[in-house]
Amino acid sequence: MANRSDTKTRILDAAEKLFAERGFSETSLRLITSKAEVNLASVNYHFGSKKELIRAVLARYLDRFMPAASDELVQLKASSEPSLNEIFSSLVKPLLELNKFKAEGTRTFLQLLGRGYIESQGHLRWFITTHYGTHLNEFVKAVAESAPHIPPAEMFWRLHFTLGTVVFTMASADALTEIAAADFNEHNDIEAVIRKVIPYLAAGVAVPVTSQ
Amino acid sequence: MANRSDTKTRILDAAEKLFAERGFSETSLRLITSKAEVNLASVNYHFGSKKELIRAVLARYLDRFMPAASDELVQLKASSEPSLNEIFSSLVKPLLELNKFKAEGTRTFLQLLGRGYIESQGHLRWFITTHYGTHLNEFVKAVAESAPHIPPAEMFWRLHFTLGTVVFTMASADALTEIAAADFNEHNDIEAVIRKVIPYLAAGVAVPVTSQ
DNA sequence: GTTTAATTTAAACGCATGTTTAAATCAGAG
DNA sequence: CTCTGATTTAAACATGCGTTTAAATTAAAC
Repeated sequence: MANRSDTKTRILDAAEKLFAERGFSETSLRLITSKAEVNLASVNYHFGSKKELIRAVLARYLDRFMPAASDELVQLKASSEPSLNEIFSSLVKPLLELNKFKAEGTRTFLQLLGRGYIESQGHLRWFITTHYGTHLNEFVKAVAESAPHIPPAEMFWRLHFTLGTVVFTMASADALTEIAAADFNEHNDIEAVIRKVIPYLAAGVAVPVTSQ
Repeated sequence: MANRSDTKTRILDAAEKLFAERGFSETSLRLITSKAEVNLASVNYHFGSKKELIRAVLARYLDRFMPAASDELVQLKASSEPSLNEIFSSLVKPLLELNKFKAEGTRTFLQLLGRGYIESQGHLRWFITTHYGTHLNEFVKAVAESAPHIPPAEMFWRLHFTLGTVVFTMASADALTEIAAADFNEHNDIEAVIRKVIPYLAAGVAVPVTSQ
């Protein structure tokens, strides 16, 4: 194949689709390069290793999403004391903006995040927290302030429950939307799923702590 | 190594621990057989294949848990119209009973379920639904009856959100309890985590559907 | 004790993986 | 055109995987 300056992009595009669909370790470099119509060795030439390719795929989305999400949050807090629903909902626009960057960008990004948290051998978790930890902390702080009746330790657990919901839902979003279409004739796109999950999460995070 | 009639059990014990910790496809038969101190080929001799070993590992827990959970549910519905909280709470006793069968049995079982749910290449989903589908349907039906204001399609999604929460929480329960102990001086066992998550789940599942 | 079936063992098979190599090809500068 | 550095290419490498094989060993029946 002739020299082509977009080899890196072709690899990233093919990789992100396959990673989102089947997970990282279940996707071989040979499958990626055959879909991208590039040579097998070009992955190692351009990215060094499979791990670095995974990070590059995620970074392409995180570099767009994280600053946008932070901006939305700043804007939201400037005008009012936002509710939990508003805080979660402030993520919707930055998420949907990813569809302008790439077709199915929102779904791909969320699925990649889910795969990353589930499969994480540590290198991804480290990569995300060291590169985007500041943005994450801002978000956690805003959530805590919006539900002051929840003690910090309880909030810690509930935010991780929330993370679990999001991650699992997105990792299996394709299968679930298929089942929903077959069983209930409900045809959901990724935005519909996002808008379904937000009230569920907000209710759980804010529910009063029972002593019992 | 001498002939030993408990080879099957040694394999199951080693396999369930490793499967729960690292997932199915990330756990090789060579790792299992070395931890179990049995010959590599004995897995194929006793179980036929890796897939059948996975099913056998899960069946050992499901055969205990599912009937017990069904019994609890029948008992609960006999005396009253149970609330969502009561229905979820009815699972606690069957779950904790698994600790009598094996040390850390509850945690292992929940982690295995989580791994099976994400990694599922179909054979596990098929195995669970064909062998334990009746029990699952009873539970789903009870949940739906306790929240009649939630349409079936919405309930489908919320139950999967719930599954995601449980599965992710249990998969990372070790790390989370450690962090909670360090940051908040909270010392939780698996039962404490289960009792924290139930109100969160019940609130999310039952929250009224907003039209917006 | 001998025979028979079940089990364990070491070795190999076939295949897929990520990575590396060295030659071939390309694009741009002089 | 010629040279140079970047890129692409085909091939091989080393490793790990699930599985199979055939011989060795064990336990039980007679």
